[in-house]
Amino acid sequence: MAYHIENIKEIEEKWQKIWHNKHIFKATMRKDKKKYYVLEMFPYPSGKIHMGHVRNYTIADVIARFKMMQGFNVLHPMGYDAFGQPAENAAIKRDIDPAQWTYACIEEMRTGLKRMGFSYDWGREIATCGQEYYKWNQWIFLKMFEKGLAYKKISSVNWCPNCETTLANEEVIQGECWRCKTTVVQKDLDQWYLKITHYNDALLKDLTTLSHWPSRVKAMQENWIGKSFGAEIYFNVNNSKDVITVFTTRPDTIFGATYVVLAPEHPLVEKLIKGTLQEKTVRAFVERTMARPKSLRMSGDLKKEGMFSGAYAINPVNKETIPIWIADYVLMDYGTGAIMAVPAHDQRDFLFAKENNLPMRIVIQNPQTPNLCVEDLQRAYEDQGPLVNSAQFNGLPNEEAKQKIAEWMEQTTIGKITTYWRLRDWLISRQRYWGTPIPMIDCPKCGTVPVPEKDLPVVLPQKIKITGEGGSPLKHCAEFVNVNCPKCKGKARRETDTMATFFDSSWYYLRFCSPKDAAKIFDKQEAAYWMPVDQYVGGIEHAILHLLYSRFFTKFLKDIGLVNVDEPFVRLLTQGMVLKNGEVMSKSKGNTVDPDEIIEKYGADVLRLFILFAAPPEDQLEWNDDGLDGAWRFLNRVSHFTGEYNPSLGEKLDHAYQLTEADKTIERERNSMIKKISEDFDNYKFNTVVSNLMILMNSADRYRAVNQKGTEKKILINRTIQTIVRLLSPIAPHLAEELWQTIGGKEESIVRAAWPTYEESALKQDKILVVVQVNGKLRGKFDVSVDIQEEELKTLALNDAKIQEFVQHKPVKKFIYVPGKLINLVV
RNA sequence: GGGCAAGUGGUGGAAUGGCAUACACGCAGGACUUAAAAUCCUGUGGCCGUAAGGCUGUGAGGGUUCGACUCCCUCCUUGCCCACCA
Repeated sequence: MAYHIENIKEIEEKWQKIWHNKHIFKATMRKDKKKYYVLEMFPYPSGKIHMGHVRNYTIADVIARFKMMQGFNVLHPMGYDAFGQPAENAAIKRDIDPAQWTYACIEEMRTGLKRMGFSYDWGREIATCGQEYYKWNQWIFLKMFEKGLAYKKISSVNWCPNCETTLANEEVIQGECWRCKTTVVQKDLDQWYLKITHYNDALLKDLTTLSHWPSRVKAMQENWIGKSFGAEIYFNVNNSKDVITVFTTRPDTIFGATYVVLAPEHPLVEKLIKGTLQEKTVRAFVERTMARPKSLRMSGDLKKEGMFSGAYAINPVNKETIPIWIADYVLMDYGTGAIMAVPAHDQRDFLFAKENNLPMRIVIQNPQTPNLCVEDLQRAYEDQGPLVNSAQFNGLPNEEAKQKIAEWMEQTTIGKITTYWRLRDWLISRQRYWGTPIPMIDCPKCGTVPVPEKDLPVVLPQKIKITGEGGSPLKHCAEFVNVNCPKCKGKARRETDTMATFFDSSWYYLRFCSPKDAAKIFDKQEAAYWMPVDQYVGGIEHAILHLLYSRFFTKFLKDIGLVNVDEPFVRLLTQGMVLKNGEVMSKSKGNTVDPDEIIEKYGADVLRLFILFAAPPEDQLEWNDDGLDGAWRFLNRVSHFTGEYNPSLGEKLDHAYQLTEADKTIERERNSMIKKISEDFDNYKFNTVVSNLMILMNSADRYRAVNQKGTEKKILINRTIQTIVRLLSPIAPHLAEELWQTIGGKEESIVRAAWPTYEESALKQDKILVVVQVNGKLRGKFDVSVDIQEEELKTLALNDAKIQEFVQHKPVKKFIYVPGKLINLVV
């Protein structure tokens, strides 16, 4: 059937229906077949799908269909990450139920996905906001609580006093609440944490096993986990029994420590300033600093502010009395919340010391400019060099001194070699409605009591008034809050915070293995068969949080015996963004292109083909309407060419038939393209898959135009058509199905047809093109027999008039011969 | 400040040590048509030349090599991520 603008919709809808009715993509565990699990990061259902989704899911779909045709048992599921703030915001703004809003969005999204013809096993669709899903969030939470990996801690968070809710760092705009513009403050709240730091080492170490992950994602995770080697050093407070423990990665500079700095939140601060002259001013400074939102305080090149505490400490290596300062540039949540300041060798300390007239001492000499003195320093010297002013360590290269001094401090008990991690435990409490209720009960007698497993799920109540004010909406829902304590049966209150939505997405890939299981979180056998995910496809924006949390959950679930893999995702592909006019497509910029409109005009296959052709999957993609026409033209050419198929002839040649030159050429190109294209599919180079298909199509057209007639030619055209249609099918599946059927494909779907194979013998050429260079410059080309000898070729080249012109009787110093490719005469 | 990625025609891009610009878009010319659309054919990096042809050319500079878009060094630009991390 011809592929015309009038019937694209008809063809695409027809095949989508057939795929659905015949359960073409239904995945079942089969021990006799090799499995392949393809997964894309499931979407947040905000309404229509956008181009970013289209690109992400098209890439994954091509991989899934390619693997299916190669005979793998493919699992390719889809679902919705359906809890989260946008639903709540919609509820506040438009006074509709978040559940109703979310399910309407899911409906819209599903329609969009189906129109793209993706090969999902729709029987496995999940939505995280359904209680049959979030019940298992609660179950995991209880398991973690049991193992001591979920715990409650008071911590300081961004708080909007007007909205009475916590705010994520991203919701604080220049120190103000993004919604009501009230100044945001820091507030101590009792919050639930997950002890991801329990897996510090494993999360870091196992990154090295992920050889099919992009190195930048691994680098980002490594950075985020942030392991640093160094030492803890104990500074006694002068005239006191208190000790300040500092952490440093530069124990080699300890002799240059001229003051100590504490974070304003440091527990010793209050004790140190008590009764001093500056008590009041320092306390005011501390309170002022702590009231500032963390995001603001941590932002870059803010001027460092600090004050002298009035107290002194003793540098343990030289017994010097040095002042203790309190400054905002020291953070309580890294290291010990206290530092030794070495202004001569740390730029931040240098600036702070200059500002506050604090002493400096050089302890590392610059080998380029020896005899450097403090007065000459324009900035801190942070490079390598030998130690000076460092007692018995003088002269030692500082890199070596790091270890030596740390060991010496450990021996003399003034310090300890330690490792610090940047990774913090994960705060999951949210004072929000649209999320999974944390299954805990606060009992005045028994304390914090977990909800018994048999009482799960703790159902999120429906029809709650959400105003965006007055704190957590669940707090005002009496029938939810009031509960009997599971232990003492007395009156108690439920936890009203819900879980951060990253919790939901940290294990959904496991639920996909047996999504309908009502009795268990997932079936162990199914998970053992399908896991790990062989190919994960998604955006780079999840490089850290989502991927790290998922790795954490997998490790935990392995520890409790539910899965048998250490890592959830074997391969990771991060697709590039879709740009228009050089900018990321976004609603706020108003430069979006609606996939629906493109499908309406050209069909899904054209959209799929264009998006794959326009750029390699990992690169940014510049949207170009004209490119669509090119994709459209190509599919039309394939479609028209298929009209040449002659069903009465098949594909087998009479073996008595002698192939002509033209016959050999088309056969060689067909076979070599099967090879090339299959390799490109394997390496996810879909843009060159498309261009190679175009080249094969061009060759086929040229072959057909050659003035040569007969059955044999038609048979070879039949072969070529069969090949093109199958190679094209992962990319343009609707058209391929339609064409496959018209050319006599017997399978119920082309995904059941075998992937084309090639014959090595057909790739051989009789004649090859050899390039001739003189001194590395291209001077000629020879069409020669494939088995020409080196000497023969040399003579041929030297006798060529044009080559002689460049050689000009100069002696040939060197003769380079690359068999089958090139010769280079060096004169 | 640290880390990572990238830089090739008018445009998207191809080539990972061996013919730079495949494939496509765009543009120009032509065929078909009363005309248009569609389709098909031809041309298309820059400079010199009527032409044959020559020179030059992959962000800049240097190096390795018979030969470099590709490998090494220095620098520039852009993008992304992290960051008062001790």
